[in-house]
Amino acid sequence: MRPVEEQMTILMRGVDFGDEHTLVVMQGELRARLQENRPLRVYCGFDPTGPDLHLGHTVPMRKLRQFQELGHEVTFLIGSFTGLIGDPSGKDKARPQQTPEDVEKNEEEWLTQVYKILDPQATLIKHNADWLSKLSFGDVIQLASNFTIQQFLERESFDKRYKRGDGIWLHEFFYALMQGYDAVATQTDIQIGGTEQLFNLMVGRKLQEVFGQRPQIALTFPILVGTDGAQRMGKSLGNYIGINDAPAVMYGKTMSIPDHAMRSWMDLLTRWTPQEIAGIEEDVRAGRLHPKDAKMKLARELVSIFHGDSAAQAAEDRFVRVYQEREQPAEMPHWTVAQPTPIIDLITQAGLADSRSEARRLIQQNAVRLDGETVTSADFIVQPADGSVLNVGKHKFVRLIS
RNA sequence: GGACGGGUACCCAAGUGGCCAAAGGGGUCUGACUGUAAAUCAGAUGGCGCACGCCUUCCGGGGUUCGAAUCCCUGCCCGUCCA
Repeated sequence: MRPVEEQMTILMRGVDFGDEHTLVVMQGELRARLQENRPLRVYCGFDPTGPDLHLGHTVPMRKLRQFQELGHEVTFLIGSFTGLIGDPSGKDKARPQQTPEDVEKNEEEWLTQVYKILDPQATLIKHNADWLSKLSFGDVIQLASNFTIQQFLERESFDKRYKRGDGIWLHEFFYALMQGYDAVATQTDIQIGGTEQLFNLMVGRKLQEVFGQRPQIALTFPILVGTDGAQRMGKSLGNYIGINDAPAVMYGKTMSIPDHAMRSWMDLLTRWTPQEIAGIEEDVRAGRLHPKDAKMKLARELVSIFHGDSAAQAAEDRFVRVYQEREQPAEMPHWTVAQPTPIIDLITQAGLADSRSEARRLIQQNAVRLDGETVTSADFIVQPADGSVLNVGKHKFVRLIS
């Protein structure tokens, strides 16, 4: 194993508790446990609420990867049981419950994505339904008796809803107990999570003590903001970049984030060192580096992480061409026009608009162009022509073939 | 179990018999400006063989009425308070 202090530097990077005291405590406990000089058990749980993992998920996953590279035992825990309930953390609303079928389907989609970050050889996959579904009602009461209602109501997410008069369901309280019990069941040394998970992680510590285990070390990391630069990245908010997003999509979405979000994205998502990141920031501040160019660097880095260097370069070339030079992209989807077709039909059939009414609106707004010529009439008939380019708005292009 | 309040479009929220496809805000989309973005400004935002026409929407079902998101009955759901 590598020297303890070297490990500490790598592992503590990015840790954020929002509370100095907790940081000191956790730092101390982590150091002490690393000094035992054995592979530590680390895990992070993910609830399969959707089929796609996005960049937000990769923040704790990259930390797991670091543990892996340092020779520790990493578990990717799938919340096959907790996913049924929905974590109320960081939410100001109840989450819809899912069916076991939903959960199972999402999980399959996940694994290929997981291994883009984690080492398949060195990763344990576990499901919390394996132990949570076996607990009896008596067991649950037992777990619950270690906590008070006040402790739960103090949490911001519940507090807000409570004050606002929104419903808080009893089963939502059990979420923290379940996640806490995961720590017991896996006998983990360390659990990783977003900062909003702190409460749940602390519940884990408490329960481990109740079960005669040493309490886990909790390491929490900042929540990644989405492409809107404001709210946390999430599928339901539509502000996410999926791990499986195509290079061009990933690049384009990254370029659309507000400038102020760049710093945290660099910190949380790139392979760059703190020194490199500070250097980029300084260059921008000093006017040596245009913010746009810094963002392009970031976009290229992200695409490169998931798709490799050449795909990143291609995505950048396309971006420069389409957005900066306002030219057509080199490649675009094809659409066959076999006979003269009304423009409205063409737009909807090719998926450039959701409804005919919307297509009409877009034409009225001068958003539709055929070979660069703005189409002004909704009655326009498109003649079959090989290689014509139809585009709607700035982003959507289709090459027409006959 | 009881009393009272509530369920409106993607979200929040007005409307309480016709002038309501439904105010306002947010979001989203388009255009202008830019650095592609942000900010700002302008417009759009149920569907349809579409400028004035038709169809489907105001939790579900039934009813009253020439006419309902609005009134009545019923079912489901939520909140507050009481027990």
